[in-house]
Amino acid sequence: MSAIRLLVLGAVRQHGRAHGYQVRNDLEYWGAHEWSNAKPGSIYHALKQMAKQGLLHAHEIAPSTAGGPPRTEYEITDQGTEEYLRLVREALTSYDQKMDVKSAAIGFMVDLPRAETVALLKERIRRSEEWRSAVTEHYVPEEGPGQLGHIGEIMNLWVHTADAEAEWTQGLIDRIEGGAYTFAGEGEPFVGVLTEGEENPYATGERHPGDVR
Amino acid sequence: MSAIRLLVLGAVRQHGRAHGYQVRNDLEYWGAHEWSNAKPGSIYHALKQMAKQGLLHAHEIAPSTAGGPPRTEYEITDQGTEEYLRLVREALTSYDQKMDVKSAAIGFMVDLPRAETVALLKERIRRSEEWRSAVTEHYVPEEGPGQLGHIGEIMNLWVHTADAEAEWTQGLIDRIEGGAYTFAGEGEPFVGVLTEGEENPYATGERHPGDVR
DNA sequence: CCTTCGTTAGTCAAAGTTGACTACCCGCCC
DNA sequence: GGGCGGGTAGTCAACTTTGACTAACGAAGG
Repeated sequence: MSAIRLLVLGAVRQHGRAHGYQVRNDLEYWGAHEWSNAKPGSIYHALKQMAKQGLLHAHEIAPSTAGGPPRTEYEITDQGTEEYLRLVREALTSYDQKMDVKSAAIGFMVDLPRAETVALLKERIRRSEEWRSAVTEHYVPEEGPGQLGHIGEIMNLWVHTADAEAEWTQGLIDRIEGGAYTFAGEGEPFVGVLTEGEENPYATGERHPGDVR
Repeated sequence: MSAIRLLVLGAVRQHGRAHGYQVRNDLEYWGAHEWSNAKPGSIYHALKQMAKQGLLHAHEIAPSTAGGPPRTEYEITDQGTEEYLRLVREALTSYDQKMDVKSAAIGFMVDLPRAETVALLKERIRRSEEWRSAVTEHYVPEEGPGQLGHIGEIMNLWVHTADAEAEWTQGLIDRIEGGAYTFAGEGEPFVGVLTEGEENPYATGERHPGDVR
C-alpha cells in the first residue's frame, strides 16, 4: 500500500471540493512531498485514476480565475469515502514499516471513532508481536545465533524496530484513552487544510524537518 | 533510492557470474521477496537496465542444462562495482526510513573496510540527530505544542523512531568496534549465496519472518 | 508598452513495479 | 507411453512513480 491514494482522498475529503493544485498545496502544507511520494505527477495521476474508478467525481471547470490552464475540481463520492475509511483502517492496523503510510494514518485517524481507533492500534501491536516472534523463532538457527554472522544484525534491527514501534503505539493508545484529541462524532473536527487565499507558512524555502535525504 | 539495484548488484557480485534465476533464488534465500520489492519482474528489469547502463556485462548463453528457456549470464563490470560500493555507502549513511534499504545495507556492509563502516554509521547517527532537531524546532509552533492537535503525534512518531534507530545504530557500532564480523580485507568473507545445486532451506512454504503484510 | 518574473495549473516521457502468464524439460505414476 | 506435476527461466501488459517541462496569466519595472 502506498500512501498517495490515502493522502489525496483525505485532502479532497477535507476540502469538500478541490482541484489538483489545491490538493498539491495541502500536501505541501503537510510536508508530504518530503516524507511521501506526493509529487505533482503522482497527485494528478492518483486523482485521474480514482476518478476513473468512481472514488472521486470530476467536474470540468472553466479556466482558472488566477491564471494558468483550466482546472478540474474533484469531489469525493460515497464509494470514495468508503475506500478512504478502509485505507485509514488498514494503515492504522497493518504492521508494515513504511513511515509515509503510518504518518498519513495518524493524520487521518480522527476521522474514525475513538473506540475503533484504539481497537485498531491494539490489533497493530498484536500483529507486530506476532511478526516479532516469527522472526526470532524462524531465523535464529538451531545451532544458535552467531551462525548467521553479520546477517543476524538484520534480524536484530527488525526486532529492535518492532519493539520501538510497539512501545510508541502503546503510548499513543494511552493518550487517546486518556481523552486526547477530538475524534469522529465528538464535535468540531481539527481542520488541516489551507483555505483559498491563506498562505502556506511552510512554503518551499530553506530546509524542512521532513528533509530526509 | 530503492533497494532493488543494490540487492541485484550485490547478488551478482557475490556469484561472480550469475543468470537471472540464480539472482532470484539468492534473493529468495535472503527472504528479500518478503521485505523488499525483489519480485521476478523487478529483478529481470533491473538486470537489463543495469546491463544497458554498463554496470553489468551480459553474456548470451545457450539453452539451460536443466530445462527452461535460454538464459543470460551477467557479470559485474568495474563501473558496476563502483556503483555497488557507492550504493552500499549511501544506504549505510543516509538517514531514511526504508527498512529494505537499511536491511540490504547491513547485509552488504562487510564489503567495506571496518573503519569506513564505522565512520559511515556514525555519520548516519549525526544525520538522524540533525533531522530530529529540525523536526522538534521547526514543527513545534511558537504557541507551544498542543496547537497542532493530533498532528503533533506524527512528529512524536518521527522523533521516537529516530531515537530508536540511533540507539540501535550505536549498538551496532559498538559490536563492530569490538571486533565482530569479518570485513573487507580481513580474510575469508562470509558467503550468503546458494551454490549450484544447493537447496534453499527457506524455500517458499509456510510463513516467513519477513511476512510483513 | 513590453519584457521579465513568479504563480497557477497541469502534462508527459521514461523508468520502475506488479502479478500473472508462458514455455520448456524431467521424472514419475498409472 | 502419455499425461501431469513441479522445477527452471523468463516475458509481458498494466499500472505507478519521477522529474522535468509547458502554458497562461498578473504584476512590476524600466
